[in-house]
Amino acid sequence: MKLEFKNNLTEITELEDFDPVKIFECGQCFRWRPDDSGVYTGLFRNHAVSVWREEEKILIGCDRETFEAVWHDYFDLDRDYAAIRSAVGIDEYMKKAAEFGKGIRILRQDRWEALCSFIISQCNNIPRIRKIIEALCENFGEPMEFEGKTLFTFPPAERIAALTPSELEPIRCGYRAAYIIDAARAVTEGRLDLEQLSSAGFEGAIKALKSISGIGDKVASCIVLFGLQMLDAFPMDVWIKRVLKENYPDKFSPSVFGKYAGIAQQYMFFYARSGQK
DNA sequence: AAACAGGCCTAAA
DNA sequence: TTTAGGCCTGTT
Repeated sequence: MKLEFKNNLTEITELEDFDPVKIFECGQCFRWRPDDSGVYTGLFRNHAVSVWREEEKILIGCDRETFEAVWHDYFDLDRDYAAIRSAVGIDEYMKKAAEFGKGIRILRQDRWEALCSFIISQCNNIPRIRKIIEALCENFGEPMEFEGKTLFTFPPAERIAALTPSELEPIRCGYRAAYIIDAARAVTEGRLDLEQLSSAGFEGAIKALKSISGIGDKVASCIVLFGLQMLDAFPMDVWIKRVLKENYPDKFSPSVFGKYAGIAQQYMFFYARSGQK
Protein backbone atom coordinates (compact mmCIF):
# COMPACT_ATOMS: atom_id res chain seq x y z
CA MET A 1 0.00 0.00 0.00
CA LYS A 2 1.25 3.44 -0.94
CA LEU A 3 -0.04 6.70 0.45
CA GLU A 4 0.16 10.16 -0.98
CA PHE A 5 -1.17 13.25 0.70
CA LYS A 6 -2.30 16.25 -1.27
CA ASN A 7 -4.25 19.27 -0.30
CA ASN A 8 -7.17 17.79 1.63
CA LEU A 9 -6.94 14.56 -0.32
CA THR A 10 -5.45 11.19 0.55
CA GLU A 11 -4.52 8.89 -2.32
CA ILE A 12 -4.03 5.20 -1.77
CA THR A 13 -2.38 3.04 -4.41
CA GLU A 14 -1.03 -0.49 -4.56
CA LEU A 15 -3.90 -1.77 -2.46
CA GLU A 16 -5.91 -4.54 -4.09
CA ASP A 17 -8.42 -5.23 -1.38
CA PHE A 18 -10.33 -1.98 -1.26
CA ASP A 19 -13.50 -1.77 -3.30
CA PRO A 20 -15.73 1.05 -2.02
CA VAL A 21 -18.87 -0.46 -3.51
CA LYS A 22 -18.29 -3.84 -1.91
CA ILE A 23 -17.17 -2.38 1.40
CA PHE A 24 -20.25 -0.19 1.72
CA GLU A 25 -22.81 -2.49 0.11
CA CYS A 26 -21.80 -5.85 1.55
CA GLY A 27 -24.19 -5.44 4.43
CA GLN A 28 -21.88 -4.58 7.29
CA CYS A 29 -22.94 -0.92 7.46
CA PHE A 30 -26.02 1.06 6.55
CA ARG A 31 -25.25 4.75 6.26
CA TRP A 32 -22.72 5.19 3.44
CA ARG A 33 -24.35 6.50 0.25
CA PRO A 34 -23.07 7.01 -3.28
CA ASP A 35 -23.86 10.04 -5.38
CA ASP A 36 -24.57 9.78 -9.10
CA SER A 37 -20.90 9.38 -9.96
CA GLY A 38 -20.22 6.69 -7.36
CA VAL A 39 -18.62 8.89 -4.72
CA TYR A 40 -19.55 7.54 -1.31
CA THR A 41 -20.13 9.82 1.63
CA GLY A 42 -20.35 8.68 5.21
CA LEU A 43 -19.41 9.35 8.79
CA PHE A 44 -17.49 7.91 11.66
CA ARG A 45 -18.76 9.65 14.81
CA ASN A 46 -18.56 13.35 13.95
CA HIS A 47 -16.12 12.97 11.05
CA ALA A 48 -17.63 13.06 7.58
CA VAL A 49 -15.74 12.16 4.42
CA SER A 50 -16.06 11.17 0.79
CA VAL A 51 -14.45 8.05 -0.63
CA TRP A 52 -14.18 6.99 -4.24
CA ARG A 53 -12.12 5.09 -6.69
CA GLU A 54 -10.41 6.19 -9.88
CA GLU A 55 -8.98 3.20 -11.67
CA GLU A 56 -6.32 1.81 -9.35
CA LYS A 57 -6.47 4.75 -6.97
CA ILE A 58 -8.54 5.03 -3.82
CA LEU A 59 -9.31 8.61 -2.91
CA ILE A 60 -10.30 9.76 0.53
CA GLY A 61 -11.28 13.39 0.83
CA CYS A 62 -9.33 14.33 3.90
CA ASP A 63 -5.90 15.60 4.89
CA ARG A 64 -3.07 13.52 6.28
CA GLU A 65 -3.85 14.30 9.89
CA THR A 66 -7.47 13.18 9.70
CA PHE A 67 -6.56 10.16 7.63
CA GLU A 68 -4.09 8.99 10.22
CA ALA A 69 -6.31 9.85 13.17
CA VAL A 70 -9.58 8.45 11.83
CA TRP A 71 -9.83 6.73 8.47
CA HIS A 72 -6.72 4.60 8.49
CA ASP A 73 -8.09 2.59 11.37
CA TYR A 74 -11.72 2.80 10.30
CA PHE A 75 -10.86 1.10 7.02
CA ASP A 76 -8.68 -1.47 8.76
CA LEU A 77 -5.81 -0.64 6.43
CA ASP A 78 -3.12 -2.51 8.33
CA ARG A 79 -4.67 -5.88 7.64
CA ASP A 80 -3.61 -8.14 4.79
CA TYR A 81 -6.89 -9.19 3.20
CA ALA A 82 -5.17 -11.02 0.34
CA ALA A 83 -3.69 -13.39 2.88
CA ILE A 84 -7.06 -13.80 4.56
CA ARG A 85 -8.81 -14.56 1.28
CA SER A 86 -6.28 -17.25 0.67
CA ALA A 87 -6.63 -18.64 4.21
CA VAL A 88 -10.43 -18.90 4.13
CA GLY A 89 -10.49 -20.35 0.61
CA ILE A 90 -10.71 -23.85 2.04
CA ASP A 91 -12.66 -25.37 -0.84
CA GLU A 92 -14.08 -24.55 -4.26
CA TYR A 93 -17.11 -22.74 -2.94
CA MET A 94 -15.14 -20.54 -0.56
CA LYS A 95 -12.52 -19.81 -3.21
CA LYS A 96 -15.28 -18.50 -5.44
CA ALA A 97 -16.92 -16.55 -2.64
CA ALA A 98 -13.65 -14.95 -1.55
CA GLU A 99 -12.71 -14.05 -5.11
CA PHE A 100 -16.14 -12.55 -5.66
CA GLY A 101 -15.85 -10.55 -2.45
CA LYS A 102 -12.31 -9.41 -3.09
CA GLY A 103 -12.16 -5.79 -2.04
CA ILE A 104 -14.34 -6.12 1.05
CA ARG A 105 -12.83 -4.91 4.30
CA ILE A 106 -14.39 -5.13 7.74
CA LEU A 107 -14.89 -1.58 8.94
CA ARG A 108 -14.03 -0.60 12.50
CA GLN A 109 -17.40 0.86 13.27
CA ASP A 110 -18.53 2.78 16.28
CA ARG A 111 -19.77 0.26 18.86
CA TRP A 112 -22.92 2.01 19.88
CA GLU A 113 -23.90 2.61 16.28
CA ALA A 114 -23.28 -1.04 15.43
CA LEU A 115 -25.28 -2.19 18.43
CA CYS A 116 -28.24 -0.01 17.56
CA SER A 117 -28.07 -0.74 13.85
CA PHE A 118 -28.10 -4.49 14.25
CA ILE A 119 -30.96 -4.43 16.74
CA ILE A 120 -32.86 -2.56 14.04
CA SER A 121 -31.77 -5.05 11.39
CA GLN A 122 -33.63 -7.96 12.92
CA CYS A 123 -36.40 -9.37 10.77
CA ASN A 124 -36.04 -6.48 8.35
CA ASN A 125 -34.79 -5.90 4.83
CA ILE A 126 -31.84 -3.67 4.00
CA PRO A 127 -33.75 -0.77 2.40
CA ARG A 128 -35.94 -0.46 5.46
CA ILE A 129 -33.02 -0.87 7.86
CA ARG A 130 -31.37 2.06 6.10
CA LYS A 131 -34.52 4.12 6.19
CA ILE A 132 -35.03 3.58 9.91
CA ILE A 133 -31.43 4.35 10.81
CA GLU A 134 -31.45 7.49 8.67
CA ALA A 135 -34.67 8.62 10.36
CA LEU A 136 -33.07 7.95 13.74
CA CYS A 137 -30.15 10.20 12.84
CA GLU A 138 -32.26 12.94 11.27
CA ASN A 139 -34.54 13.08 14.29
CA PHE A 140 -32.05 12.73 17.10
CA GLY A 141 -28.54 13.22 15.72
CA GLU A 142 -26.65 16.48 15.25
CA PRO A 143 -26.80 18.15 11.84
CA MET A 144 -23.54 19.03 10.17
CA GLU A 145 -22.79 20.70 6.89
CA PHE A 146 -20.65 18.73 4.50
CA GLU A 147 -19.94 19.68 0.90
CA GLY A 148 -23.18 21.56 0.58
CA LYS A 149 -25.29 18.84 2.14
CA THR A 150 -26.63 18.41 5.65
CA LEU A 151 -25.53 15.17 7.25
CA PHE A 152 -26.59 13.91 10.66
CA THR A 153 -24.42 12.22 13.24
CA PHE A 154 -25.56 9.01 14.86
CA PRO A 155 -27.32 9.96 18.10
CA PRO A 156 -25.40 9.01 21.24
CA ALA A 157 -26.83 6.55 23.74
CA GLU A 158 -27.56 9.42 26.15
CA ARG A 159 -29.91 11.00 23.63
CA ILE A 160 -31.83 7.78 22.98
CA ALA A 161 -31.93 6.84 26.65
CA ALA A 162 -33.97 9.95 27.36
CA LEU A 163 -36.70 9.02 24.87
CA THR A 164 -39.97 7.18 25.27
CA PRO A 165 -41.18 4.62 22.71
CA SER A 166 -43.77 7.10 21.45
CA GLU A 167 -41.10 9.73 20.83
CA LEU A 168 -39.29 7.14 18.72
CA GLU A 169 -42.45 6.61 16.69
CA PRO A 170 -41.36 8.83 13.74
CA ILE A 171 -38.58 6.43 12.81
CA ARG A 172 -41.13 3.62 12.28
CA CYS A 173 -39.02 0.86 13.73
CA GLY A 174 -41.95 -0.97 15.30
CA TYR A 175 -41.35 -3.28 18.23
CA ARG A 176 -37.62 -2.59 18.08
CA ALA A 177 -38.17 0.82 19.70
CA ALA A 178 -38.32 -0.66 23.19
CA TYR A 179 -35.16 -2.66 22.50
CA ILE A 180 -33.23 0.41 21.38
CA ILE A 181 -34.28 2.49 24.36
CA ASP A 182 -33.49 -0.30 26.78
CA ALA A 183 -30.07 -0.75 25.19
CA ALA A 184 -29.38 2.98 25.39
CA ARG A 185 -30.29 3.00 29.07
CA ALA A 186 -28.11 -0.02 29.74
CA VAL A 187 -25.20 1.88 28.23
CA THR A 188 -25.82 5.16 30.04
CA GLU A 189 -26.51 3.46 33.36
CA GLY A 190 -23.37 1.39 33.08
CA ARG A 191 -25.10 -2.00 32.93
CA LEU A 192 -23.34 -2.44 29.61
CA ASP A 193 -19.86 -0.98 29.28
CA LEU A 194 -19.07 -0.83 25.57
CA GLU A 195 -15.51 0.34 26.20
CA GLN A 196 -14.70 -2.59 28.45
CA LEU A 197 -16.49 -5.16 26.33
CA SER A 198 -13.38 -6.44 24.56
CA SER A 199 -11.61 -7.21 27.79
CA ALA A 200 -14.31 -9.74 28.63
CA GLY A 201 -13.17 -11.87 25.71
CA PHE A 202 -15.41 -13.30 23.02
CA GLU A 203 -17.71 -15.34 25.26
CA GLY A 204 -17.90 -12.57 27.85
CA ALA A 205 -18.75 -9.93 25.29
CA ILE A 206 -21.47 -12.07 23.71
CA LYS A 207 -22.94 -12.84 27.12
CA ALA A 208 -22.94 -9.19 28.17
CA LEU A 209 -24.60 -8.13 24.92
CA LYS A 210 -27.23 -10.86 25.15
CA SER A 211 -28.25 -9.57 28.55
CA ILE A 212 -29.85 -6.71 26.64
CA SER A 213 -33.40 -7.37 25.58
CA GLY A 214 -33.55 -7.58 21.80
CA ILE A 215 -30.02 -8.87 21.37
CA GLY A 216 -29.72 -12.57 20.62
CA ASP A 217 -26.98 -14.71 19.11
CA LYS A 218 -27.07 -13.24 15.63
CA VAL A 219 -27.16 -9.58 16.60
CA ALA A 220 -24.53 -10.07 19.31
CA SER A 221 -22.24 -11.73 16.76
CA CYS A 222 -22.63 -8.81 14.38
CA ILE A 223 -21.81 -6.34 17.13
CA VAL A 224 -18.60 -8.07 18.20
CA LEU A 225 -17.58 -8.60 14.58
CA PHE A 226 -18.24 -5.09 13.27
CA GLY A 227 -17.88 -3.12 16.49
CA LEU A 228 -15.18 -4.98 18.40
CA GLN A 229 -13.22 -6.50 15.51
CA MET A 230 -13.54 -9.98 16.93
CA LEU A 231 -12.94 -11.41 13.48
CA ASP A 232 -13.66 -14.99 14.48
CA ALA A 233 -17.31 -14.14 15.21
CA PHE A 234 -19.63 -15.83 12.73
CA PRO A 235 -23.12 -14.32 12.56
CA MET A 236 -25.64 -16.90 11.42
CA ASP A 237 -28.44 -15.23 9.52
CA VAL A 238 -30.91 -16.76 7.11
CA TRP A 239 -28.59 -16.23 4.14
CA ILE A 240 -25.70 -17.98 5.82
CA LYS A 241 -27.98 -20.80 6.93
CA ARG A 242 -29.05 -21.29 3.33
CA VAL A 243 -25.43 -21.42 2.19
CA LEU A 244 -24.51 -23.89 4.90
CA LYS A 245 -27.46 -26.13 4.13
CA GLU A 246 -26.56 -26.24 0.48
CA ASN A 247 -22.78 -26.42 0.68
CA TYR A 248 -22.01 -27.89 4.07
CA PRO A 249 -24.98 -30.16 4.80
CA ASP A 250 -23.02 -32.23 7.28
CA LYS A 251 -21.48 -30.91 10.42
CA PHE A 252 -20.17 -27.40 10.17
CA SER A 253 -18.15 -25.29 12.53
CA PRO A 254 -16.95 -21.75 11.81
CA SER A 255 -13.64 -22.81 13.31
CA VAL A 256 -12.74 -24.43 9.97
CA PHE A 257 -11.98 -20.86 8.89
CA GLY A 258 -9.70 -20.17 11.81
CA LYS A 259 -9.43 -16.74 13.35
CA TYR A 260 -10.89 -14.99 10.33
CA ALA A 261 -14.18 -16.86 10.27
CA GLY A 262 -16.05 -13.56 10.43
CA ILE A 263 -14.45 -12.37 7.21
CA ALA A 264 -15.24 -15.72 5.61
CA GLN A 265 -18.82 -15.17 6.72
CA GLN A 266 -18.86 -11.77 5.05
CA TYR A 267 -17.59 -13.22 1.76
CA MET A 268 -20.24 -15.93 2.00
CA PHE A 269 -22.98 -13.47 2.78
CA PHE A 270 -22.06 -11.09 -0.02
CA TYR A 271 -21.74 -13.92 -2.51
CA ALA A 272 -25.02 -15.53 -1.48
CA ARG A 273 -26.89 -12.24 -1.67
CA SER A 274 -25.52 -11.56 -5.14
CA GLY A 275 -27.53 -14.54 -6.31
CA GLN A 276 -24.51 -16.18 -7.95
CA LYS A 277 -23.45 -19.77 -7.39
C1' DA B 1 -54.03 -11.06 -0.07
C1' DA B 2 -50.66 -13.37 2.31
C1' DA B 3 -46.04 -13.95 2.98
C1' DC B 4 -41.76 -12.43 3.89
C1' DA B 5 -37.75 -9.56 5.58
C1' DG B 6 -30.02 -10.28 7.75
C1' DG B 7 -34.41 -12.24 14.98
C1' DC B 8 -35.86 -12.22 19.54
C1' DC B 9 -38.86 -13.29 23.35
C1' DT B 10 -41.92 -16.18 25.85
C1' DA B 11 -44.37 -20.20 26.85
C1' DA B 12 -44.72 -25.00 26.62
C1' DA B 13 -43.12 -29.70 25.85
C1' DT C 1 -33.04 -28.09 24.59
C1' DT C 2 -35.92 -27.47 21.02
C1' DT C 3 -40.22 -25.62 18.89
C1' DA C 4 -44.25 -22.54 17.79
C1' DG C 5 -46.36 -18.25 17.62
C1' DG C 6 -46.39 -13.36 17.98
C1' DC C 7 -44.32 -9.05 17.07
C1' DC C 8 -44.20 -3.43 14.06
C1' DT C 9 -43.91 -2.12 9.47
C1' DG C 10 -43.30 -1.91 4.44
C1' DT C 11 -43.03 -4.29 0.17
C1' DT C 12 -44.22 -7.68 -3.22
